[in-house]
Amino acid sequence: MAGKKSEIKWLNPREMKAWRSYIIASRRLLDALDMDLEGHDLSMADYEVMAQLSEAPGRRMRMSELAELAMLSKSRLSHRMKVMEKAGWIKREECSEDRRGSWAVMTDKGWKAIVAAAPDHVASVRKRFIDQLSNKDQENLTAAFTSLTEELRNQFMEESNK
Amino acid sequence: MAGKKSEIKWLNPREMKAWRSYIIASRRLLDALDMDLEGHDLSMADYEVMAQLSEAPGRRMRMSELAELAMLSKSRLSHRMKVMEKAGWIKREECSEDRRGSWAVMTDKGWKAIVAAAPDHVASVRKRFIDQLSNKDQENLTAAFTSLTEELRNQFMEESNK
DNA sequence: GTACGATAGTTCAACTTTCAACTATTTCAT
DNA sequence: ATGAAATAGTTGAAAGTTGAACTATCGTAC
Repeated sequence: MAGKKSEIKWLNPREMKAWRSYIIASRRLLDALDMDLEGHDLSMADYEVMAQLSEAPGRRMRMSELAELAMLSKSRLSHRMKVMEKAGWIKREECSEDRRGSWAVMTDKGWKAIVAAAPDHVASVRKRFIDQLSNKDQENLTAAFTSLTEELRNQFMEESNK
Repeated sequence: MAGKKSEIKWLNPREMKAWRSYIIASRRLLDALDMDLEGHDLSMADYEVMAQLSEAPGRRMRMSELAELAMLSKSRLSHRMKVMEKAGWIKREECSEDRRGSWAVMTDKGWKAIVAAAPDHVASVRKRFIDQLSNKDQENLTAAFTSLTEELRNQFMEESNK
């Protein structure tokens, strides 16, 4: 990230428009999606956690794996899980194979909560996002953002090796 | 958002890929951009606020307008401004035209902070985002996300009128 | 088998964000 | 003019997030 001032390549108008439109739409979109979940006692972040957990075999998953999939830090997941455990949506169980670890296990109540929220959330994603994009848009977007994620991964590999 | 279960249109694979790739890339991208700002005492959110303020005439802006542009709630902006004021980057001045209001005014020190951070931030946006997209990608993305934002605005107009 | 570093997960304190309540002022209808 | 409603902005408490420090266990090399 270091470099002489003379080397700075500022964004040209095309680039600036791409960046601004992305940032603005994303902020508004995520706000809207979060608002749409009001009335379900679930934030977007908690929804993601529950959704991931609901798809795991036995609706149970190791904490680290869940953190990985939901893209949360261990610390953050741990805090959220404490809240969700208090709400009765999940419980934690000891892990016999690796006694450092623990399982996050979705309860029946948790399953009901996510099943109740899912239709509204999907409808919301559809209305606010998917239905605004043509099939071609969706394909372009998938290609661009998939390679973006891959490239970010590569960049972090390099940066940690230096 | 209400509706009978039978009406739910789940996401098909193309739609699901678009949504997932977008969410994942966005999360990773914003994390990376925030990390790249470490060492500048500025989060992305604070950067946005300072950048907006720096572009206003006289580097001064009414709090509400700034909140609007930076897409923050009044409360959140107010709290951040208290921090930034303590850091000496901005000061607040009374507003004579409307005595309820107040001006956020960027100080010299604030200007120096943003000028110091800008090259790194732009380089970061370029490296993590812009340079990964072809010109065509950028144009597609701008078109799609611009209309997305517009549509979100429309939706909220409708929803508040009902 | 022992001691080393790595990994799983939690906790604490500091910081940030949210939400509702609040003050002060302005706007508008009468 | 006058009072009701709207607007600008701040505040305080509760909730959420971060990052580092911590405990406990595991894997491995000697």
